[in-house]
Amino acid sequence: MPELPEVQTVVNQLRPHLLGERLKSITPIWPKVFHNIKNSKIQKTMNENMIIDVTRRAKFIIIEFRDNIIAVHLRMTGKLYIQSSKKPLPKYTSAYFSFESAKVLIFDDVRKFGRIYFYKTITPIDSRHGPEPLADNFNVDAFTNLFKTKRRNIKALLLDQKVLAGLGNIYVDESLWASGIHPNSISNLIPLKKYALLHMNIKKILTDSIKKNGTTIIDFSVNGQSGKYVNELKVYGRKSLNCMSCLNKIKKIRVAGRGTYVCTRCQRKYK
DNA sequence: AGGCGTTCCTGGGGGC
DNA sequence: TGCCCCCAGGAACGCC
Repeated sequence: MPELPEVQTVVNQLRPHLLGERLKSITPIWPKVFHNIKNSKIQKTMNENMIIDVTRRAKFIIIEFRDNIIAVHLRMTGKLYIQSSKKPLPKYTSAYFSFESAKVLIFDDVRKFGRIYFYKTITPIDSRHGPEPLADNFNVDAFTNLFKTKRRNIKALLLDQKVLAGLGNIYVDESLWASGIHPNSISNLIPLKKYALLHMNIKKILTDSIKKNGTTIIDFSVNGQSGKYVNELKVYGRKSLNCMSCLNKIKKIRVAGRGTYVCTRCQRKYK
């Protein structure tokens, strides 16, 4: 599923193709694809249609114009890629962006959960998200303060985008396994040493995954490559297989409503 | 406040 | 082979 590294990978792939492009129109195929705007209004509101940057905030792809931003959230199955205007639209196209250069940006989404947002600035997105885990100023103290002061299930907290932005089910399980913390631990009972470890592991795992173009299989038409971090997963998806650290069998349980992979020998429950 | 269930969606897998 | 049911989960929302 697209989490921070996968969204960053999409941004890295698209950015060079989109910088300087001038947006002509966005055509919705799935009627609900626009979250907060009528299609006709987008063209009318935009004084300046040239893309000046493509970035990421949380799990949003931010397409920046002089006076507006368009944000895309891929949710579960969304894909965003450039395609030749001569090719027919893919079966599950939710919307497509047309540019003056005749390039076409496809928003492909089997399960139709993905949405397109339109704002004056990034502030509405910023204000409902926690800090970026890879930001330089996101140090151990900032991290610990965020979690030690609350009394909540650690996995639920890590998944909560208002607390910390960008993590999803895969990277939460991987980070907790690497840190020896059971996902059903209560946040204020986890010792400081473990928070230091968790902080380091989150940064390391996300950074490593971005280097490998993420985990999700992403079939970009620009280069046809898929995410290689799938080969690095230590616990996610390894039900009944041996733990890579202690050879205990990995269990699949349910935590915070999500399928959760855990080694009950390596991961201590602070409760 | 926070945990939990529901909703949105479709493809894929298990069971029979 | 076919059919039904359940599962996958990011985020918003309602309820208790």
